[in-house]
Amino acid sequence: MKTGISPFTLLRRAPDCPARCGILRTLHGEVRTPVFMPVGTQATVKAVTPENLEQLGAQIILGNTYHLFIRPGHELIRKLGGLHGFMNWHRPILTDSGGFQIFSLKDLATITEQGAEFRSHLDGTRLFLSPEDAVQIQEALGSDIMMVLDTCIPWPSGRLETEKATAMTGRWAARSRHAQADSGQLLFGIVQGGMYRDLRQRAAEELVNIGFDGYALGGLSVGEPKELMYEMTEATVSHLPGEYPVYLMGVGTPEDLVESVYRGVDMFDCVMPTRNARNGMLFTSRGRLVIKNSCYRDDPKPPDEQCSCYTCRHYSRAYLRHLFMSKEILAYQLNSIHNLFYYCSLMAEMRHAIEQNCFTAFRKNFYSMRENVESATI
RNA sequence: GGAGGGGUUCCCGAGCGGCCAAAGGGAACAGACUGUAAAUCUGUCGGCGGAGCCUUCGGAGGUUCGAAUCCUCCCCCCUCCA
Repeated sequence: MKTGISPFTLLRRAPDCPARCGILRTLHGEVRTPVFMPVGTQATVKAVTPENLEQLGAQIILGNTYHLFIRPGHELIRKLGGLHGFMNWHRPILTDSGGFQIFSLKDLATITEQGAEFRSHLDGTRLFLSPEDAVQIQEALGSDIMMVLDTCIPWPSGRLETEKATAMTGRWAARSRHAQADSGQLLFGIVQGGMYRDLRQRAAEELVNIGFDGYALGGLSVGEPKELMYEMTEATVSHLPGEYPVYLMGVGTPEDLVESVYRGVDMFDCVMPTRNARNGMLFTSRGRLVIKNSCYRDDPKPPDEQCSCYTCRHYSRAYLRHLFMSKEILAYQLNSIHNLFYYCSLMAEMRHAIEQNCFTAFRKNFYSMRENVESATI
């Protein structure tokens, strides 16, 4: 929305760190932050139904501009009720712009000032995505939060290269804001700047000058050491206006979420809970559990004895291992439900801790739960 | 009874004198996975701490400097004919 009014209401700030909780208002309702957004690239969070998502506590999910643009096409989705009607999800949706695909499909993409030219990863068709196109496609998709098209810089990258790419992302951001119609959809800018604190700062200031409904941190968790990622997060957040939501894109592990909330981030998305679920790895309050490992062959315990998700309430590790080893479809569904529940619950716990002014204690406890356990004896 | 084909490392299956501890699958075991080209990818996969050595290609002999590969006999399996 081009109103200049923040869609975000800050409810509480931690007394001893930048952690905070709040409410983000969108066309499809409010989102309590800090929040984790399951990734549903192709108008589906892989292996789970929208009903599953509601039950496990997902407040908002992602969709992807590039993928939905090439298949089935944004005009088709517009006709069939927008993304919400098309996929039967009636809570908020954030759509990524395709910027990450410029990065992950770099061998198929060519970047110019005008935009990104792709050869479709499906059939090689040449297609073009400009910042304006990305906004218009997301308007057709009807997402609640749109992301500007950006260029994600790999790690490591030299300063000059980073500076150039970041400057162009800034110009693309201005064009995106300008291209936006008055639909009520929110538009977030994306701070790049690689691993250079001053470039991050400059990028943040440029975006704030343009004025967005929220600010995202892009180009992190691209292979750099964790400490560097946390340092860049800190450095960037400190230059963003506190009354707007802050979104750390593509992150991360449960530890990353805790560390980033601790540093003032409000929103996250990551394929990790869903992808790793499909690859036989479950997140638990005591650490990671690789359900395909032979030690769970006859283990009657649920994946996480502390967890109250549908999977943990009904199924044993032995059964889940059997399903996974047999490549049964249900394995992917039950594992995904568990991991997403774990992520969403972790965020709920963090919100609660911030509201109760005890986030620092929460963070300490989060780690002590893990330190007490050897992965083999989870 | 006659004619032909075959028995290979957990399974399927290639190899048909040296480059073979033996291709390639599968299974199994382990690892990776961070804005999803991902129900994907990588590694290990006879034994012994390694260079190396030892045991292995239905069984027993033999030929050869050298055999999973050639010869003899034996044991199983399959197809066709009677």
